[in-house]
Amino acid sequence: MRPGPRRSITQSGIVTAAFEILEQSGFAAVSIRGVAAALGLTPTAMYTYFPSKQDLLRAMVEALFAGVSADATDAARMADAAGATDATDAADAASDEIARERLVAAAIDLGRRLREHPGAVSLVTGDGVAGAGTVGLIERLGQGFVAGGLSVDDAARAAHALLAHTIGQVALEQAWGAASVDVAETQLWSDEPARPVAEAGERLGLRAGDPGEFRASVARLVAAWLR
Amino acid sequence: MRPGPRRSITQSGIVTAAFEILEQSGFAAVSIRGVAAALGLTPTAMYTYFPSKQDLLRAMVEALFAGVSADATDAARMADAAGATDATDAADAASDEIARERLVAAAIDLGRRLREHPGAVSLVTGDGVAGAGTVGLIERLGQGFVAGGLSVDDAARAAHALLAHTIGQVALEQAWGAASVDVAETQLWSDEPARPVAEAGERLGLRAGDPGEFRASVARLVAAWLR
DNA sequence: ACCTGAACACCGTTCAAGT
DNA sequence: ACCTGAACACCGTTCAAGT
Repeated sequence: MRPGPRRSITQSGIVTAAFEILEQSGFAAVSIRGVAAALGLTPTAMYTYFPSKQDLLRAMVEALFAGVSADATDAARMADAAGATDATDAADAASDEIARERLVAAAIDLGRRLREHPGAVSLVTGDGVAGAGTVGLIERLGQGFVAGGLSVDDAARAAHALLAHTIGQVALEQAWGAASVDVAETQLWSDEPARPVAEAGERLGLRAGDPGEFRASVARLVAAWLR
Repeated sequence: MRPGPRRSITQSGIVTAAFEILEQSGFAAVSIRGVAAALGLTPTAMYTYFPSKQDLLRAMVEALFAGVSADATDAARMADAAGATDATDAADAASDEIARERLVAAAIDLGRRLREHPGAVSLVTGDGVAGAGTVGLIERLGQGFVAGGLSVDDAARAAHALLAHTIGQVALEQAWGAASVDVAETQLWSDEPARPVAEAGERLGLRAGDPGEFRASVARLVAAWLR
């Protein structure tokens, strides 16, 4: 056997430990010192594996994005089950439908991953955290749009829009946080709500990230690009 | 005169000082200690005005969002100049066009504000930073969609989508940061780019936040909801 | 009400030194 | 190459005390 590192610690092991801390204690708790302690290391030893904290965060974003696949076999199966008619001409429509479902499923998967760990949005919206993993995700989403019939340029636009939309939606949910802002500051002299739209948003669960509403908004965005 | 505070410092004065630091040194530099020093105060004195750092950040978000108006007289003027025909029947189409332009202008204005200060995205995507200002912005955007003919519920959905889209777009731009990721890791044995969509995104300026592309994506989203 | 000074429990990062 | 220990220049927040 080759002489491995003195201790059985790897970059990906550190990333895994960092995700555990993120999940349990939030973004602010993801510190060089904290991760080192969780691994039984001295803070300075961390710099053997990552030259800076930003590089660790970047690696975490890479890992988070790498898992989002735009090939959703489930979605394809759903589209099949939904049942293309026996007409051979329906092939195009069916493949469009599959492309649509794959893209929606990818965005929902990404949303789920971001909501999984508290503060993962802060991770993803950090300065200069995008890397090869982000490039790969955009490529996969874009290929989905190409499969839906878009040109490469439009697919790039659509992929960026879908990614931004998903990150923004979850970011907005987290921005509301636990703090329940009083939207219902209805005037006493009136039965009309002072802020009807904002109240509707709260009632519909847009703030809290209602899954059905999220899916619908993603589907609308995808449709806006594919048609 | 009433006996004012011992020193001429107000909450909004602190917020202003905090924005100056944000603009000059980025989000990480916006600290209780740093803002206090800029005002000639002791860090502990800050707690007279804001009970915690999060409250200061919340106040900053409020200020940032409060300035985004969905009534764009400029946009209305543009629509007028663009020239409704003399037919009286064109009134509806013209007012739809005005609503559309107002909404696009509001999103562009928000995008501009977010890009103005480095790290403003981190500010806005923070945990629990949304407050009355966010409610107000959603209400104004929503009213724009109502003016475009949407129901209150759909207007709420559209307003949330537009806000999320805008924040997400700028967040994505910042995530790329100065670090230029090599998309062009083209294989030597082939003329075909390895990641055609990602390369297209870079070429089109989607990463860097090209203004024309940003406007187009916002316009597409608005149109997807208004039609 | 507004402010200071000292203190507590944290940060990221560097540097010299050990194996 | 991998790791430790000490140190530097920071954090947010609390507490007792002053006016």
